[in-house]
Amino acid sequence: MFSFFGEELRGPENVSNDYKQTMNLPTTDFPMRASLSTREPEWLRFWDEMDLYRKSLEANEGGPTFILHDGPPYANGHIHMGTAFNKVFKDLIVKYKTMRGYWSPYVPGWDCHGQPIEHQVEKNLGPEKMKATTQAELRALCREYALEFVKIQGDEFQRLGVRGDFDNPYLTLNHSYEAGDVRVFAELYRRGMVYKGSKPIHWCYRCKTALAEAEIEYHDVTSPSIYVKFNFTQAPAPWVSENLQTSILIWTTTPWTLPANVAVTLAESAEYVGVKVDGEIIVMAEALVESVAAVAGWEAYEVLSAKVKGSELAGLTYALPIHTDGTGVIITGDHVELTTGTGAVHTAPGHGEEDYLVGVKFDLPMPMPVDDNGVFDAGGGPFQGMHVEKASPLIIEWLKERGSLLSSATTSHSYPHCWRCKKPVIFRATEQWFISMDGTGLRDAALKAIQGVEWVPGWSVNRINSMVTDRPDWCISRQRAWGVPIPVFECARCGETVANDDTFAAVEKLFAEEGADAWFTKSPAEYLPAGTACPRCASTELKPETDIVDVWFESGCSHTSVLEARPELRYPAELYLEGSDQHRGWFQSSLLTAVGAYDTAPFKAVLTHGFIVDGDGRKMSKSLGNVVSPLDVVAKYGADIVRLWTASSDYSQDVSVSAEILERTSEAYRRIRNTFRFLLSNLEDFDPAASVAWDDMPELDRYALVNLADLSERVTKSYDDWKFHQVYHTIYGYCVTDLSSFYLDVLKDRLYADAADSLGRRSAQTVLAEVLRTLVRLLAPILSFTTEEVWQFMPESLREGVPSVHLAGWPTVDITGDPGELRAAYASVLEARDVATKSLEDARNAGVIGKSQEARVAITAPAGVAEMLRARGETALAEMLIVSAVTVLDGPELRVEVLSAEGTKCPRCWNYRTLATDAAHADVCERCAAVLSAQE
RNA sequence: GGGCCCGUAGCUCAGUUGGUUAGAGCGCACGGCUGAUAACCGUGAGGUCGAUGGUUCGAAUCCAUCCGGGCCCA
Repeated sequence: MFSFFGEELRGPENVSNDYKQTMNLPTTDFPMRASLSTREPEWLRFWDEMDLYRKSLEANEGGPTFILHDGPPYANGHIHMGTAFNKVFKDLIVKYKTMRGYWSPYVPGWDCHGQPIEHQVEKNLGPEKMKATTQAELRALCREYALEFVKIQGDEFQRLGVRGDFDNPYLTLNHSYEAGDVRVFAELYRRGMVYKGSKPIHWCYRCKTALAEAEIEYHDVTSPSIYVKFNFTQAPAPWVSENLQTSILIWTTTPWTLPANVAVTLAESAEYVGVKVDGEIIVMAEALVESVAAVAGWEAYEVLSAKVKGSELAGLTYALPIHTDGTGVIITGDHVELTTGTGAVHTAPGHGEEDYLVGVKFDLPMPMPVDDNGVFDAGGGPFQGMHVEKASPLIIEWLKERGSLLSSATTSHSYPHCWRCKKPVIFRATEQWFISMDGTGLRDAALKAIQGVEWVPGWSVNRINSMVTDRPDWCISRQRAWGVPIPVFECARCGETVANDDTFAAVEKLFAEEGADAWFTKSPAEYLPAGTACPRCASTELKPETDIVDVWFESGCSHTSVLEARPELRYPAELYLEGSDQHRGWFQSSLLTAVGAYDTAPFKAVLTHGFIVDGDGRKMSKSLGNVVSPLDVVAKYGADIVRLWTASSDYSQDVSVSAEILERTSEAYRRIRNTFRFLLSNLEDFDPAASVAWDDMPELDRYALVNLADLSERVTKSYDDWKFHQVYHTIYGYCVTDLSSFYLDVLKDRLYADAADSLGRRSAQTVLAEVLRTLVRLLAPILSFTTEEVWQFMPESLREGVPSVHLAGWPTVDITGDPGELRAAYASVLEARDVATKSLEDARNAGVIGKSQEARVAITAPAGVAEMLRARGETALAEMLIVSAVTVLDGPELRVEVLSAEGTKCPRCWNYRTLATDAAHADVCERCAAVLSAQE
């Protein structure tokens, strides 16, 4: 004790501080401040050095299997809150399952092919260098680019505490992965699910390339705006009595698509009327008659009284506008608008997405008279050999000459342009590879497989169902460089597709050994079996297909390329876990390829989480300025805060993150951390060998164990039910309510003032040790770093030689006797305590007491409760209320009266007691005197 | 425009098959303690359960419409 200022400055409190040394005050080196951002990397090194991932697997060798198969993020850019949330979510499941004894390897993956990387690489090169770059060189650059971000993201995920085989992840550009793609494709092909068809795509005839949506820029252009009459082959019934030429009127801004017209689409339930003008009848939507009349400049016209719904005109035919010897058909579709035009839409399935879809629905022909250069072929009729741009005005003139042009003007509107040459593109059907949904019953089989999968949350099954039900055939070909080729050949002589078991086997072998790059550098003769020939014309001159597969097809094959291929994994996986957008993406592509190839779903359960939004529920975007980066959160608060936030959120809907939410999360973290610190600081001198048996414990301690057992059970159930926010709330509430404000607060007197090795103190420590070893395990999947830190600060005997909390297994709490009795008894105690704290607060505000020890209380309670309370003993009750004394009285309702404590404040334990019962230690209370005597 | 989903205190979450004055913790305000101290304990104030209409003796809970938001399509 330091007495620099001399004896006279010592007040009574200071004198009493001499007793401090005789007490068992908490002590620990476990820091109150977490400093997570600097300390977490040290734990990462610690785990790395002990090879925790291997160890966690070895520990469960031969145990039940739980495979969480990672969905591959795109290897582009840094991680964001969504990917961080997803990976942490997966990590805490894998860690939980591992602690429960499951064989649960985690192999992270990356989606490495695809247009965004190719596009970025191309942009980096610039147009000049790009021209001088071969496809093989471009692919090498793309690979380099992807691998760079695999490394970056891998480091970032690991910084979040995500544990897995990051030294050996799966990459869709790995040779073995690409070989798996071929296996799946080959099986689908054998089963007749793959076919070649046509589909319109954005096409730039200057760059001679297909363009993805992301490569399209929209600019305003001035286009022709023409109204054209298509003559019915026979006047429709409502107007037949007029005995006049009758036509349907369409409006278009792309006259050059008229040679490909095959149908006119009407709105099913809209009203259509015939307008009698200049001796003929023109049919259009009633709602648009006035605007058409204005455009056409009609001065006198008559709207005939007959009115029909679009659906009633369906099936009628008309003479095609250009190829007048053929006929088109009237159909209905829900994309028809009644705000512009005529309510009758010129439909050319080869020239537009909607036209294509409606064409597929009605099984319309899909003529494509425009070639790669944008020039009409024979299908262009009178315009053969003409470029579409040049043809437009001529087509208008041609229609005018034939009297079918009602009006011609120009209009300005938004139109797609090529990102490279900045010129307008055209929509044009080209040959594509498809997977048929219905040809071999894939759709039905997939829908059936969906029923056998557990979808969490429940609505998720509706979503996947409706998407699989409604989706069109899967177009799997892309006209790009960076990807895996469609592994078939074309006969150079007759154009026949050449693909059979032998060619597939050869290609699979080629990819496995040299990767898909070899497709572009080798000639088929070098790897196909000798004598491979076209089945139709027997030519042996074969060309490899130039299209590559949709990246969704690739990642969808991971069940084969990863689950089947890697020895530590297996098909099907127990769980796929991704954001809700993957119902359209990976969940579906995985399901379709697996059902298509193997007739089964590749997963037993699918967990979906919502998207990350800001505090107001809005999506994060640069323009809104509400983007939160996980890297910033890690730097400011630490990865454990990201993890705690992840666990605390209800993922079944969108998940919010904001400065306030993170601040709250961080406060909750501090509370949990301090609870650990208190537990540790009171267990420094504890050895489990000195544990007190259940029967020898004070009742309160037994109740605390029951309470802990209940907690453990509830938390375990929440983990098993995938309710992680319940895990968080349950544990947090336990720390705050059950421990901090009740049990630990009550225990302080026993822990600090009783003799160090007394039964009361050892009993308390026995419980605290149990609480600590349970709590640290229950939280380990979530607070991976902090629980490890706690683990390393625990007395060695409590660690039982286990080097990491993550290898410590899942806790169980053993209870003797009937926990129901204790629960009921302590419900009454806590009820009385609630009332008492209110009365004590009143007394405090009235200046009667300061701390609660200065009071004694009289509890009046109805018979049942009073009896329950008395059975605990009034001394025990006083301890539990932290007051000097308790009297229990009978009365009609529960109330608590507060009186000043009797006796004098013991300078050692600060309780109000009768002092001087022991002459040897006359200034302290009886208990303290006994403790002091024993210390001598 | 269509499909699926969400909207309970400033924040994160509870609210059992519709049933008495809608709960918890945090935050906030105020107070206590100074032997968990950049801690700890207590008390209190905060909600027309997104809005409106309906079903019902009774609705946060069921139905309809609308508003706001998210994902996926168009």
